[in-house]
Amino acid sequence: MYRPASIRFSTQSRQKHRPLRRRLAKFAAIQGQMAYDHKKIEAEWQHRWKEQKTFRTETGGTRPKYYVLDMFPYPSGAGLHVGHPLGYIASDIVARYKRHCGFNVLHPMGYDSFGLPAEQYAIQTGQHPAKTTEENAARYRAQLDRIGFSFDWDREVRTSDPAFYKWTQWIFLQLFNSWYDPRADKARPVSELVARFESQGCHGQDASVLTGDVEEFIGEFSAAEWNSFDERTKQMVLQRFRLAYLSEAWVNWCPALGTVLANDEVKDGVSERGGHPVERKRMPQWSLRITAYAQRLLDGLDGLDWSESIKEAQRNWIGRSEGASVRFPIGDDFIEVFTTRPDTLFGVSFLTLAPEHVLVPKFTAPERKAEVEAYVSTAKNRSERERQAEVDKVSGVFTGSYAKHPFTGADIPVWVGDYVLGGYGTGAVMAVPGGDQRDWRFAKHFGLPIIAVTEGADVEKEADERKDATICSEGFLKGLKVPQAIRRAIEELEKIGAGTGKVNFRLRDAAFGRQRYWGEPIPIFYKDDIPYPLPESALPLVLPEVDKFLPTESGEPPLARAKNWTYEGHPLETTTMPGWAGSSWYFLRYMDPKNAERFASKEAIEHWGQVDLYVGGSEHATGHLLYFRFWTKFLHDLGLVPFDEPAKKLVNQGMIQGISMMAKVQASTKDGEEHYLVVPPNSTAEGTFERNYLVDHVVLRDGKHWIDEAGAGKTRDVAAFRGFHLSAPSIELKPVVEKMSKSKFNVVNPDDIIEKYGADTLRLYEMFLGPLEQSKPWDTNGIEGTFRFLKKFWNLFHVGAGQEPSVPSTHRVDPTAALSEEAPSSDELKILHATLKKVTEDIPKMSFNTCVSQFMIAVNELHALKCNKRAVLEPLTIALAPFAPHIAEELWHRMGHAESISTAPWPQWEQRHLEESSFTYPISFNGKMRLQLEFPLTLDAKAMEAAVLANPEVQQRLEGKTPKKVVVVPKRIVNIVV
RNA sequence: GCCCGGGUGGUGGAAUGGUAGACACGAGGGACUUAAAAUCCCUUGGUCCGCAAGGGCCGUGCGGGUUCAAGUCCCGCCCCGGGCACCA
Repeated sequence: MYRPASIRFSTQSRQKHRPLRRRLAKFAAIQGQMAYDHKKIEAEWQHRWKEQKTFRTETGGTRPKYYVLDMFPYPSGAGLHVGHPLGYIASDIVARYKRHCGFNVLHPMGYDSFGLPAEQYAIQTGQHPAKTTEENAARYRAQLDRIGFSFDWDREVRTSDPAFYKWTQWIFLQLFNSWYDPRADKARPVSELVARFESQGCHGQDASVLTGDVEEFIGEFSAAEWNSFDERTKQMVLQRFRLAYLSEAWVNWCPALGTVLANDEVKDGVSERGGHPVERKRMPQWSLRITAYAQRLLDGLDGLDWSESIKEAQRNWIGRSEGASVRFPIGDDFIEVFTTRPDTLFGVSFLTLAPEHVLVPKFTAPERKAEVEAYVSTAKNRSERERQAEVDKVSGVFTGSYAKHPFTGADIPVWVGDYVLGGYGTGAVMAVPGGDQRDWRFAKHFGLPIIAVTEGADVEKEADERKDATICSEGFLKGLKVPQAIRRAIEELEKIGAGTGKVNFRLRDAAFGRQRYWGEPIPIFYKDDIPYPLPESALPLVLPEVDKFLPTESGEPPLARAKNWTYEGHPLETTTMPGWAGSSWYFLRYMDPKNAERFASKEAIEHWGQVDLYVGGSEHATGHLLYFRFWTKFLHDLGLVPFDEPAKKLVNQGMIQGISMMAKVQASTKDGEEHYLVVPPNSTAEGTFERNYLVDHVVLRDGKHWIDEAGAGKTRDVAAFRGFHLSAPSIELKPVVEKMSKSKFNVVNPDDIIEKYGADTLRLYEMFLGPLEQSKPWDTNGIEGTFRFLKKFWNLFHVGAGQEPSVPSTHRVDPTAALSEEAPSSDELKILHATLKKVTEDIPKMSFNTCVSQFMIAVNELHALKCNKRAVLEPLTIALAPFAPHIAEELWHRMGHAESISTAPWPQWEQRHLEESSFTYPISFNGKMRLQLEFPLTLDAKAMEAAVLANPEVQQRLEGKTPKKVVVVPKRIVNIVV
């Protein structure tokens, strides 16, 4: 299977430099067959794994299952950089390790292939997003293949594939056809709700699940009334219960772009792209009632083996707070507020409504109408982000109306202020300036009364928000501690019917419609403007062809351009699902990816169960991971999956950052054109700013980074530098660690690394870089170490023992793999078993950097012992296989095995090889280590203390003094206190 | 402001309360070589004393504390990264 050297070097002939080739050829001739040729080995094994479907997984069998999942990537046009595979390498190590341990491992990969960039590209070029997606996925696949992952590609899924999104649409229909029953605390079919309405009507008991910022309970009705409702009314009532429902939601509408923008696409009230004005507008929107699951999403976190920071982020996002809802009567109506501090009710000096509160117009006194309307319209058009950013600017307006205090009956002025958010709670607050700093600022600004609510508060200076204070405001709560006062206040509110205890969540329902083309069509049609679900038989509802990927002239989504976008003559929904739809359930599809009858068979779901290990970036902390859990809980409620959390263990890999080369430039205008002058990096002159430089052509001189002429010349093509003036023959650059990104010119492509060092080296190096969870900058320089390690490991098999280690190993010619069948020495066994122990213990901890360093120690030591014994190297090769699979597979083969190394059982470490008869004790004086003494482990503490004190060097250090105390910790340390 | 991480040599990092700096990069020195590459060996936290062997002192962001013993535990700060935020 090995080609002669001369032919082998034909692979090198692509290299341009002939002299180099000649030199390499000579080198290869010396090395014969024994050199570590990563290119050949990796290409060969990747080919064989593919041919023989080594990593194909069958559902079922008697082996225990293990499901290792990576967050699948969006296939962007930029391809992979070295940061992307970090998590995949880690999960691949675990997958391979678990296979060695006898598990049936599911380790799939696919693409989250619906998304904005492909659509944006389509708008600009007319290229169909399906085509770009296809090309990008092919490129990703080629890059991933070169790293040697053990994915079962037969199970690949793509969210944009109709065979996949058929089931995304199917799940949407289940959501549409379900409501949340608060008594059973789970989702149930809407048909059951209808049956109940038909027999008992509705008496408000289900109202607690109604959510959304415009949702209001429709009111009570009897069975007879329900039966007399017309179809439209019935459907409208049911809308309020469905888990997928059509409502109106505030969106960032950009008329110039004719599209809805995400919050982060809006900067300072204008679109980030193009700078067009953006207005907040109410539009019909499909939403998912995730809020019905708020409590379960919160409770479920406790049992998960996820990082504390992610769990905490989800808890904050869900934002549960306990308090009371209080009604303040006003005229024939009332204003409902939510408060966590009903104990401060006697400190209320005004109410504040959010500008978008529906009752603002009603409660505005005629003489104040103009002023209030003006305020509302400006406040409303400020983005939420803006309103939240400017904490110092207090603004508001008095409505001219007064509400009644529920306990005292006092007149409470009603104000409008944009510090109150429309989307949280009821969109209204009872303002207690003595107990809430925001209310206090508002009161100070407008000269409203500030009542002290707690003892010891200095309300002239600030509000007192302590939760262990004693209430001092006049009324029945006076003298009570805050917690008791809260309970008492709620009791009293409930007694007089002015309020109730209430739990409020920050979590809002999830907007589920996008005015976009490249997403799953929502399987809904409209009859008389009432939304109806498509029958299952009509799925998949395939994305139609359109002439342009832009919204229509009248502002409808791109799907409105499609011809015959109807179902049985009725218009179909024209918005599409958001990016997170497919990723909310894709883990189930991997279990049974080809199933045409069901999203995945019952057997497959039962066999594979929850994801045992989920690896991905922490940027999905509150988005994807929340929806992922929500959909799983929903499918569980319908009895479709037996578990209600998707992933038991979650690990977030850190970001691999790039080192950017920053230059300081100064803009100037010459002949009406912008010019850039490169200035010293510490310059603070006006008009200076920083720009990234190409990392190529950077030279280190005098401890500083410089770019040479060639590099500077190349950079001239970058728009920002066009026509700049060089202030020196070369430019000084400042290295900065930041996110790896094409636009920062700091991307490192794994293909280049693999070309030079091989996939095994890349894999080892990415793991060696540091703890998986930590973010760290990529520095290709360090890679030599892992490359050398692999060569050294390889050489253990190929240079016989008995030769002088000082002879460079590449110069020793030994054409056959020289493995000794001799029994290993106890030293050799100790190295082997110490390594097996460390690796076996550290893989489950996901501590891969320490595994790699242990391998290095083992190889260094075995090298020093000139060990080439099969009994040592064979188990070591298996242990290394998850990390560096190609070289391990190759050596395994050379050792005479026909089966893939991935089928080899994991070698067990044995304590007996690690036992020591003695221990070298550090002897410290007052905690400072001074000398070392070796003692047999059988020696007891007392005898050891005597032996230590008898030692001449210890005696000398004691200078005749008697130690106060001697601490002897067996197998650890001896400490002499003087 | 709140929540979660983190701060250790020139660099990435290691260390169940028990010898701080494993392992690796880089740097310096040496071997091999016509030469280079590759490989191998040695040194490498700072500082001071010594011709040397060797030894002293300082040292894990800062200040306290607990302990025979603290990078590790406790209290109070500072800084960096990430997330959330007029959340009532």
